[in-house]
Amino acid sequence: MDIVFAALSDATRRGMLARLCQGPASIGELGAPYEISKPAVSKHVRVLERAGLLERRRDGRIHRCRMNPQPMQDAGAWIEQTQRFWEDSLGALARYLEDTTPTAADSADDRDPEQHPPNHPTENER
Amino acid sequence: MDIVFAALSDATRRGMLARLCQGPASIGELGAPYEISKPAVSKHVRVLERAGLLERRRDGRIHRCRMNPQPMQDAGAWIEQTQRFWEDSLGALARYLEDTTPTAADSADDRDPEQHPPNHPTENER
DNA sequence: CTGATGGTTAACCATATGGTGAACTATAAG
DNA sequence: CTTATAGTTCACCATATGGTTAACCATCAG
Repeated sequence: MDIVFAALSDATRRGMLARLCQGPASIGELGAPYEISKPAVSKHVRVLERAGLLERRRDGRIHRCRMNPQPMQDAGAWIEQTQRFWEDSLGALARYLEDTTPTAADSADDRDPEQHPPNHPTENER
Repeated sequence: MDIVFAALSDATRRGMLARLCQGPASIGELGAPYEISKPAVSKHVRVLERAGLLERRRDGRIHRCRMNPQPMQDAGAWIEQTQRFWEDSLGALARYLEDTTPTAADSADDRDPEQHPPNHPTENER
């Protein structure tokens, strides 16, 4: 999971993924839009590959790459889950209290001594 | 955008965000579940803050932090958009051809010389 | 065989990251 | 005033990242 988000944290790599959405491409094609050296392209591709976002298939001397959306889906799922959890939980209530009375959180907790960890993501390490 | 994904690329930070989903917390509370030093916690919080995912409000000597889901939503939007784009585009077709005939991509392009960049994400730098 | 092309590897550089311990600031409590 | 608590800043370390150039491997074309 870490490596997926890390791979997505670079604009060049995100651009390469966007390119791969349109169909498979060679390493050269992937790097063409960017004014960086070939080793740099090679490194970016390997980062994507190690994150499982890109799959490589040597065909003669060219490496044909295609996208594997699965890890990105996982990352997206984490985000969605987290956001959903933020919205409900004691969400609107807690935020209302917190925005209104300064010490609301503590006084509110008096009514519910439970640490309320109902079903939060809490590190879905896979 | 880079910094948001980078901030999400660390399990500790993701855990802190999950914690923040349950309501605001102090720096100490955020770092409590992890066996790391206080400066380390401080750094993680600052990373989240610079990514816009966390907002800080000094209240006496404690820093009360709350989550701001906006940047995460943007990141999620990029992922969803990319995935949606992967699914349609010349998606299923291209993948079918690519999985069947080795040189399918080139021969298929004969019918559509356009570089077909219809509406892909292509770096939604903001 | 020779050469051009597609990629990788190796060595290197600058900067960032995640961590530490020690010292410091500032507020709260005695 | 004194002490404890919450956090930060500082100096440092190890490792990773993004980039370079130069040299190399492998394949396709003459």
